Amino acid sequence: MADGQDLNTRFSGPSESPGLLLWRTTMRWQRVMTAALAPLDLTHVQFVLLASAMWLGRNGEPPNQVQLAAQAGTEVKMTSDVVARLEAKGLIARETDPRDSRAKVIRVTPAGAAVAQRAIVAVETADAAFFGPVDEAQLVGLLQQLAGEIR
Amino acid sequence: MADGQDLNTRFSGPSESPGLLLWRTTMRWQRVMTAALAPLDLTHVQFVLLASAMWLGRNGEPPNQVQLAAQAGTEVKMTSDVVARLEAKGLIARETDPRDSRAKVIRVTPAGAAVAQRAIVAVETADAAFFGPVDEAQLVGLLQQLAGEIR
DNA sequence: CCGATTTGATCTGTGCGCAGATTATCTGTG
DNA sequence: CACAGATAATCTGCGCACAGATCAAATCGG
Repeated sequence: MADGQDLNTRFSGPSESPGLLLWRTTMRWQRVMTAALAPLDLTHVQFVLLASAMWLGRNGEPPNQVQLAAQAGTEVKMTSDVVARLEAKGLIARETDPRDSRAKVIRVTPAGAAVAQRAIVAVETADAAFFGPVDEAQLVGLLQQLAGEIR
Repeated sequence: MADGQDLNTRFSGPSESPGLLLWRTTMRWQRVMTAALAPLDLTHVQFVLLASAMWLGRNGEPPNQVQLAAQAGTEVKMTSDVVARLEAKGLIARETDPRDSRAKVIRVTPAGAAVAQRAIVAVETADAAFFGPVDEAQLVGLLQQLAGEIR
């Protein structure tokens, strides 16, 4: 009945697998981000897409959803969904690209820019508190080798 | 219109924030785990709960769902849902605890133990490939400071 | 013993995350 | 021009992840 006597030899237990640690740490970090952004009525992904849209549009060349997804590292479908939520909140505006009627150009509204500014501060503060205990440069160095290219 | 000229001074871009890197790296790792476990018809969370249940029951003291959730670091509600799926697949069995009729004792079935053995190998292989490029001990050291206690 | 509180499991509802399919549009080649 | 293939956005459907509520059973103080 899988009572384990025969398992102890080849099943040493979860121990400290880097994968499990990575997973748990990120879930914890996500909860911290969620809490930091809740007062602004933003989820973490909504924040990432809003900030990414602002970043990409900083030189007057607002992106379409595919470009935004590539920058943010999110799925195209999910980007579509989340952007629709941001639009419903009035934080971004979508209009059909005059040069490609399939594509929708994404612009951050003034309200969106204002929320984003406050969100960036909240996220940076929460991030600093979360990563305070560790050597950030060292962690970034390790993660950059694992993060892979933006899809 | 938030075109960015006024933002460049105080919005330096996403850069390499450790939080974003952590998030992207974990999403990437999750996709690797998903692919590694797909042939066994298991998701990553299902694997974690199955393996955790086996681990906790290794000495003939099978856990209830709260204990399992604590070990696996998952939400109690989600643990309930996922365990129901594992039960539907015949990989675990649930029975009411005779000493506490609210609680359900979770046992890994022989079929579940067999799948778990193969899954452990698949996950360890995929993990080794994923974390190959980096110093695992260093990464584990950093993550352990951030992972927090199991809730 | 009894009411108050706690605990174990589940439900509703929202929001990612992703696979697979769909529709409309664009682009390249003959 | 025509048509094959690629691309942008969206849809269905499943499975986490979590907040908040529900309900029954256990436990504790009096």
